[in-house]
Amino acid sequence: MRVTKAQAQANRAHVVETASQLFRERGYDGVGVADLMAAAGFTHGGFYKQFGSKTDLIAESAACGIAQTIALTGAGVELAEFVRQYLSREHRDSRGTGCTMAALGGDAARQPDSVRSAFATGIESLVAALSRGDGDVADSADARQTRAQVLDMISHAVGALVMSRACPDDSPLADEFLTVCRDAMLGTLAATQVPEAPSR
Amino acid sequence: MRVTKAQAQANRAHVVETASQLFRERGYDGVGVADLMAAAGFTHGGFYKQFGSKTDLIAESAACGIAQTIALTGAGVELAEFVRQYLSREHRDSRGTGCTMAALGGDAARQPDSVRSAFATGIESLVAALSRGDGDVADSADARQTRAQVLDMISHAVGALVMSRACPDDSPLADEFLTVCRDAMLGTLAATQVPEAPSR
DNA sequence: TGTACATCAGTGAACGCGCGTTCACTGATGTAC
DNA sequence: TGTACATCAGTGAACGCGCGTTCACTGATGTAC
Repeated sequence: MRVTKAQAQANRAHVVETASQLFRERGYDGVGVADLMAAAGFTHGGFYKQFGSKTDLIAESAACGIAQTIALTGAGVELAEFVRQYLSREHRDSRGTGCTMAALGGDAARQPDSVRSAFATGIESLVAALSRGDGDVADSADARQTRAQVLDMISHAVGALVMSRACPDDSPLADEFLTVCRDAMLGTLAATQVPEAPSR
Repeated sequence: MRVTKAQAQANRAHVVETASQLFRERGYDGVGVADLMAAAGFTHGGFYKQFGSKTDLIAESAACGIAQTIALTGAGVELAEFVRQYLSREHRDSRGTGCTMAALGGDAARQPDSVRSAFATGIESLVAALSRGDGDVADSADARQTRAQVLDMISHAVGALVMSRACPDDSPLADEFLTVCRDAMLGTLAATQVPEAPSR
């Protein structure tokens, strides 16, 4: 049953991607090792040939999931468009392929430091991606302000998605969280990003 | 072993309060029925004399937890002070007694509608509590704007706490989420609430 | 008010089940000659 | 290049354990007379 080194590496990557999606859909405690390996097309026994523990995989899958979100912002989408997509019903209703921080941030808080470190690293990468072009002058007041704005925006957007998903399907309140936060964030963006607009 | 009706009712309430705290600390999947009953001072067998299922208790404990947060705002604390307390390190580091929405919002998204309905009802009560005095004129444009501002503020604050807790203990990034969002929210409050300030 | 009996809150053993992890095994891949 | 053997990715049974839930039982409370 042995398999090419390249194939084994591809299989491993496939397990991480499958895990990243299933965890977002059902939470870390909602997906067993056997479930996961079956979904990836393997039997569960081989899991420990590739990963030291379920916790190790959780950390890797978090990095993988946040990297996917970053890839979406890398195509040169402007911030306003990112906000509109992030706070859409489509994003809220597709947990498995959506933002890892919104789907698993609450779960991550109960995981060991190895997992939370993976989150922190992923978040820093996302901040860098969302700041590109805005604060090229390192260590300047502008750079610090851009970083603050991006961290604030991420929190705001993640909170809106979490609150919307905590409400019953099709409830008006669930949609309200999305529209209210979208309008507020677009307003803030318009006020601070357009050069001619009054800064406060 | 039978017990007074009043005592039984008090015991039941004690189980709900204990559950509300333990769930916030460890998540819904992280607390078993036996764990919980032992923590409340009982054996697990009696659980089903008081609750139809673990899911039923989850719904009740969510309502209980959100009611606790509302009680904190009922003492006439102004919004700015509420924001400062909500986004403090103390609040972030005491999950068991802190905000239920921030601790369990992500978990709630994977629970049945009965639980999510309890969240929605609790949220509506919190909105009413945070809006008191501001929008007494029902159905007016002011009332709608106040409601939007409160929903936006809740999302923003919950997101900041979720992100901060997803980072490793004592990491600079964890504190940054709190301070950045606190400053942004206080800025928004100052701009919209002071009577003389331009409304947009 | 006092007695006899039904009720039922709480106990603790037991149920089937799925969990994370381990392990002996298989057989194609990779390597040494 | 061809052969002999070691490696190791993947298999599937098994491990101890804790889960949510059920149930026969206990004995003080509540109630009918």
